[in-house]
Amino acid sequence: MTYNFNDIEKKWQDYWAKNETFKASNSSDKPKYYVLDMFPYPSGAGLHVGHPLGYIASDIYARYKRHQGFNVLHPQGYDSFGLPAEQYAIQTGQHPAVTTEANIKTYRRQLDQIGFSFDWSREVRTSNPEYYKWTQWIFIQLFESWYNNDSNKAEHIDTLVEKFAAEGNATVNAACDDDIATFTAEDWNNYSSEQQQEILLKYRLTYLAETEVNWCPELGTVLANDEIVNGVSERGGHPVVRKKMTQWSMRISAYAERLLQGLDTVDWTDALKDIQKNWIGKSVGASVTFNVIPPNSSSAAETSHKIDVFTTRPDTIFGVSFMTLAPEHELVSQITTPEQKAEVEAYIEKSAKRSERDRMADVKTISGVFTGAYAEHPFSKEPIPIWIGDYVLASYGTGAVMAVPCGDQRDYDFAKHFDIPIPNIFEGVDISEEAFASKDNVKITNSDFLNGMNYKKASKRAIYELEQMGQGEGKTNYRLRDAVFSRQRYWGEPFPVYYVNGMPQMIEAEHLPIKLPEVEKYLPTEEGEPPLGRADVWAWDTKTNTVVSNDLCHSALDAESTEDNGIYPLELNTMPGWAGSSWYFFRYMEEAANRDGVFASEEALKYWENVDLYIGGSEHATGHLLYSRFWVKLLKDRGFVNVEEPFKKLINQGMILGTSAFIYREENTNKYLSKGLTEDKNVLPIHVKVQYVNASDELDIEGLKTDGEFGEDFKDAEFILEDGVYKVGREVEKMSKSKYNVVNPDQIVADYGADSLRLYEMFLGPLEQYKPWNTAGITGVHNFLKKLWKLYHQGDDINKDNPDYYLHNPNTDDVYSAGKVVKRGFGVNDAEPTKDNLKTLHKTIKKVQEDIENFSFNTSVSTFMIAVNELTAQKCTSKAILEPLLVLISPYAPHIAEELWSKLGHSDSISTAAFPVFDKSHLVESSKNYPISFNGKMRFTLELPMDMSKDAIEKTVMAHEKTIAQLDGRTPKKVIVVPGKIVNIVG
RNA sequence: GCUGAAGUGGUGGAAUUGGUAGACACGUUGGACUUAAAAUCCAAUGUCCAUUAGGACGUACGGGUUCAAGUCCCGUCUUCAGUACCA
Repeated sequence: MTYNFNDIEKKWQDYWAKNETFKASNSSDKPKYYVLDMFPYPSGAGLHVGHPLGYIASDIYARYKRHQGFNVLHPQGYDSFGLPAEQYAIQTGQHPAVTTEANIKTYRRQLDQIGFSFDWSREVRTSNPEYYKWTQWIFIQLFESWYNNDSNKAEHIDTLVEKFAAEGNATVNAACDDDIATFTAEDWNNYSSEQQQEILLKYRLTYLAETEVNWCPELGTVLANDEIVNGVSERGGHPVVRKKMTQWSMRISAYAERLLQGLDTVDWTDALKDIQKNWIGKSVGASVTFNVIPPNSSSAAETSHKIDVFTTRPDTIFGVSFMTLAPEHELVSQITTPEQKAEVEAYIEKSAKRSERDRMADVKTISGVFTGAYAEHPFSKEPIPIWIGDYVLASYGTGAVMAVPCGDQRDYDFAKHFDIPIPNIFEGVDISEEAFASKDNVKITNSDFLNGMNYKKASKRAIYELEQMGQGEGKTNYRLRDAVFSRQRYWGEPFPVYYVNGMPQMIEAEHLPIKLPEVEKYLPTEEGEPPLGRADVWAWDTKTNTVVSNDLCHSALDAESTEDNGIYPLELNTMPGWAGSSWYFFRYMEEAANRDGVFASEEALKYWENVDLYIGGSEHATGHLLYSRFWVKLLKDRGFVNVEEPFKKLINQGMILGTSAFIYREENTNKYLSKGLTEDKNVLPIHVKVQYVNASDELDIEGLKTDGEFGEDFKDAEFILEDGVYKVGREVEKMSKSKYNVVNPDQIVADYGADSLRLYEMFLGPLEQYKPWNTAGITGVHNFLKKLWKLYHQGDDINKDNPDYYLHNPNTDDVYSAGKVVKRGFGVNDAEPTKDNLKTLHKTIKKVQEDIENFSFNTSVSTFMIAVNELTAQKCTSKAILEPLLVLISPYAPHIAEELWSKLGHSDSISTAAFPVFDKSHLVESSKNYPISFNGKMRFTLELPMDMSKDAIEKTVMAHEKTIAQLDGRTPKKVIVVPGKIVNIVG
């Protein structure tokens, strides 16, 4: 019988769907296991062969866990809000919901044909109102939370209001804006409700703030840093300006320490943890306050200006010889002396023109200006000149540094450049050439009470002294900044927010979802408002709790003369792409039928806890993976979920790269030279579609000339062959449409089957590694599947005496009679397995189990190949061997496994069959083929009994004729015998 | 610059605690079957020398430890990724 993969795969995919084979249950006696993929954004281009890599790996693991007796949750869904759909809508006018729906259909079809064991009944789509209702709900929870640094968790905003009413804000230790004035309980109670709201906004975990953004007036939108190239937009090349906008921000900085600590509790790679650690950027040091000496005075006693700095080296405080402020620092204009004013202003203007990125890129140029002002050293009371310089960033720390040129290279360079003194405070260190930045093995000198101390002691002492004087304290700084949460886009979650007199108000949870309004165009308005500004029905009626027409809005009417009718404008921004993906893993836990009224029920959350295995790309290292952890911690603090971390174990799959193909046009001709003929010639390499190249790098010239898209270009071209063929050049590049190296899984599935695709993607190499795709290699795994099929069909019913023999088709091993397949016997029987059979099976069990648990899927595939090659050579037909072998293979190649499993007489799916148990007794060997080496070089091997003693081995080896020949009369100095391993003769 | 990962045949890659380097595949070459092609099967395939027997070299490069190093240690180079004046 032929291995008819197309029919088999269709049959079992239908079977799984019909029987809901992979539907997970929320009540089970089995232990739970949650395997999750990062859900895809359904793009219009569909899947290429690189996309399913991680899904295949997680599917193998999920299927393996089912064989191991776990209740497995393995869901899938779509991150269906996003920019490409909006871009497409702008171009074509089609509603993003329509194109997204169509794209999802394509994705689903493509995913289905690969045979994934997803529980589709739990599918989520972030753009579905039933889903984003809960994204909006979480936003409200953030708004109604503040972070209490004393309890070290988020609490409901009501607890803060209580504190304010009882004791003001002096005793409150919260993560909040840094411009909050101190007030008493009495003050608080006398504030108007609007004033109170304004203050609370500075404490909430999501808050409105003026944020500087990259605004592109031409595109009417805000751009991310990497969407800007050389100061103009990447798309279209339009100018970009820095602009302040009021936007929602997420106070993720409140969680910096917990996000850092939590990394120790999860099983992620160190590489990924390092990325997050660097991103959070914790540094321990001190904040120091310098008093500015007022002009016409020599002391800072009656100063009104103070400069706070952050330093990681309080031990070097006596090495300070100047201070530098960022040009944007708010004190600059106040302290600059009249003489320096012109120069300072010119400098500020110059640096404002440069983007932050430009400033950071240009590290070499040293620039700065003296302000004319001086600060007083807290200990020595010496005056210290205050400079401004754009090497100091306004956005980090306090935007000001105490410069210690002897201990910091940037300060050193700055001091050298402007001829500022460089006092040396390091004992016995030469600083004539460069700064001494190390903290180790050095003692402080010329530093009053710090003399003779090391870094650790001196830092502690300096902080103590500063605290005594009220001039500083120990402080920990984080690089992690609050995340801007507003987007000036259409295709995202609307905020559940309306504004009364400019103050944001939350819509009550029971009225959610607030659905995206219809707009006639998906562009910003002429006034520069986001696309939702085009909606006509986009105001909130607080009486009926419905979205109503803008015309009814109180502010749209003549607000002076009209009575407030309780109808207010809704927020025009939408949420960013990461909103919906920051909590979707909880939504899967609840069965679709029970999702009304909860984002996931308590029972479901308790049962599934968090994701046991998460597989996805490393590009989400600092985005999605950080934001999800943040939201989970918030939900935990507020009592909505039970876990502190969303993803216990995480693996980043590598990218599959394309193997591009090139033809070479000789310059100024229409001649294309085969690769081997291009040397010393002036040729232009041109990408060609990889489907016109075969496994031997030969070009299908006819195919190329008749290509629907580019055939015309090559119609009259002359192809210069070598050895009768045209050889293309090859190069590994990222898989991309523009490089014509994209391989579509649909084609692979049609030609070789899903099982071949699955095996091949795994066979390519280690999961986490980047590796090139080359379709040519797939015949290797495809042949393996054919051999596997044959192993189960080596019945002996074909014999040459049979009159039908000559109807035997050797291609397929089928036997025909009257044009019909009679049979190629399904050859599995009850034969007693041989020792060799058992050995092959059990070494395969051992290896495959180890491989799956180590996520080393590529080596499993080799192991299967070896097993099938061996069993075929052994002519194994024993059910006792071939049945468990199918279970081993079924996570990797589920369709063929199901088919053969049913042929073995099973009526159930193989998917929950018990994983075979490894029995090491079958691997015990009686003899070992010892490598015999001389001075570490293997010369020959010798079969010796396993239980032979060390001495006996040595004797036997030394007496061997080949040993004598090798030694050629020499007497060995030493003979190393490691029983069971090796013999090494030295000398 | 800093941090992390990786350098093994023509190609993808294997070698789990130091113990036969190159498993398993692709490709290539030769052969069988076939009118022929495809498919299938068999054999060879790290490089170099040698008819053979066999030998020399070989895991980015240079050292070292060890009876024995792809694997451990020191230094150098290259590639990729993240991050970047972080005080």
